[in-house]
Amino acid sequence: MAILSSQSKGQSLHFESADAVLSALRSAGLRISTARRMIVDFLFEASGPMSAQQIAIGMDRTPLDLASVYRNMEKLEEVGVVRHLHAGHGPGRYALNRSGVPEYLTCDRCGALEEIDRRELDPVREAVQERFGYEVGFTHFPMVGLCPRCARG
Amino acid sequence: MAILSSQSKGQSLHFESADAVLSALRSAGLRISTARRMIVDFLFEASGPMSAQQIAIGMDRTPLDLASVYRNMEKLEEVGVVRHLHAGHGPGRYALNRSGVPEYLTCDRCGALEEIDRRELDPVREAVQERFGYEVGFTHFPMVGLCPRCARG
DNA sequence: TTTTGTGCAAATTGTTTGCAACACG
DNA sequence: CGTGTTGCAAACAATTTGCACAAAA
Repeated sequence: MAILSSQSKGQSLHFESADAVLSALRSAGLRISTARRMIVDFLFEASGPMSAQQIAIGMDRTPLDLASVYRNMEKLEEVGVVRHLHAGHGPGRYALNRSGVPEYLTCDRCGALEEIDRRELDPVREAVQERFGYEVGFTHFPMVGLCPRCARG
Repeated sequence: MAILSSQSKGQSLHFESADAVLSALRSAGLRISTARRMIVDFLFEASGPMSAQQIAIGMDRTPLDLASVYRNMEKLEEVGVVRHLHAGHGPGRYALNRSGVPEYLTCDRCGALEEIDRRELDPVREAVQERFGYEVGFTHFPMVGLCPRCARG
């Protein structure tokens, strides 16, 4: 169970290219399979966090087996290259772990996922901490609500 | 294991007795089956929101079938008697719908669920609304984090 | 007796695991 | 070549659905 404050193993990860990620994997002792390479490429070009399903069918040739996707995500996450989150209903979504720890807001109706600079939510985090003693974060479980557009329609 | 660390005694209940709930069901056109009666009784005595599994095995005699639990919850929710929430990982949890709309904080490690007066989180809601335009709430998807105890140990 | 509700089995979705074949290093 | 990886099938957990039978009203 991934805990919010446990990004301990992440050295400051700032990957500018798929190759940079791959060499990070190599030096972490993981092999560079073609599946792995394609996953990293895909995540690099992805518009945001992606479900295992989306990753599986996002490959160039034949879809990757879902089991392989999940196993790869687990490995990549252990190594600190990938991160996942649960945005409301629906499947988990995986993303490359770029510099900084983004937090999110998500829309329960349309599934929109808005990335937010961690500092923007510091006041919220601190207010909750002081008032209730809970250490909350919005990286692994974003706040859920209605996005501006859905709030009207 | 889920601990409700907040009391709700001062708050007026929408329903003050199982009988009140049952007559509400009756006037909504639902029949009062023994299963339904037992579910309502169980939820009335429950310490907090309960999973379908917990409800199923919480019956006096033989456990209720899970399908029946889910179908009942759906009906009861349609009628406004029940509400459910998703607290981090794990199954949904169902509770009687009392007056006022409680919000929650939940611990990702121990599963604790802390009920919070809606007003306490108004500042958070408003800050997010003003800054991002999102209308967030913590009733259906509580904020997730570490409770004070888990934050240390 | 009409209609709703129930148990049981099976389907669905998201995710994990066992295992033999395969391929990176 | 040896071990990490893969695909496939099966197992799981949470939830939903189809159906014949039981039971409220």
